[in-house]
Amino acid sequence: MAERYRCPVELTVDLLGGKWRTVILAYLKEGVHRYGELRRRLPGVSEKMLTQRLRELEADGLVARHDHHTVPPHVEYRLTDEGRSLAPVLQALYDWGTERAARSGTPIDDPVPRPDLR
Amino acid sequence: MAERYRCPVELTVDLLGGKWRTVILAYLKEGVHRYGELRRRLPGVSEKMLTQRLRELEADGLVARHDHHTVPPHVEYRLTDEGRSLAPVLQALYDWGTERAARSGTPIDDPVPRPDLR
DNA sequence: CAGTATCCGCGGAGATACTG
DNA sequence: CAGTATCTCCGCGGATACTG
Repeated sequence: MAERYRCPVELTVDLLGGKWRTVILAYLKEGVHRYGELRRRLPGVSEKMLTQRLRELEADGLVARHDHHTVPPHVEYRLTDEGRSLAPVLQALYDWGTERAARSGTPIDDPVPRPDLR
Repeated sequence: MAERYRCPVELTVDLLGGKWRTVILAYLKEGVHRYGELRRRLPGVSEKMLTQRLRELEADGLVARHDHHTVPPHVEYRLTDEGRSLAPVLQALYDWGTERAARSGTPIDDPVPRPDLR
């Protein structure tokens, strides 16, 4: 996210690479989420990493942050239009990953559980 | 490439992430290439990195290595069927990256120049 | 030609403690 | 609740030199 690219593919992978980015985007694709919700749904993520990734996704224009400025704090994250435009890409990655997992016998722990919208 | 995945998307990104993987695949999509050709076409890649990435892609079953066992050495790399099955994914990444580059004004140095097949 | 071998630095990532 | 602030470790990735 800083240098020059020789191929558009590099740019996309750069934006989606790393350990948590795509999973966060997958969750936000389902709807608006608060910081604490995301943290609970990403087992193993540290607060530092989650905050860092969210800030990066925000800087990249893929995620929008809404601070309600209340006490106690209430901050929501959602996809921007740009973030939503990634849907076909995420879908292609999802489909190929699913087939690959089946072919190779790699287990997938939990296929992106939905947030329970109540 | 070692742990468990919570989403098929993670698996795919894990396989395609990193600095050189997708570019190597993009070149091999055009046809068979020798080690030296690839090295010349990836400005800035070190021999260690190129070898390492090729070995990983081979271990992942995306690339096949053919050693002609001659002196001087002659080694060729090509996509496997599995590697070719990535075409739609690479295309989706390519398309989105192209649009994103246009929207954001990010320059793309050289949109994956073809190997000159003479 | 197609690689190994080795050394090294930077930044990603985790753990822990603290705050408006 | 939603974060900062540090400290630290580890491994990717680059540079350089050597080889069958």
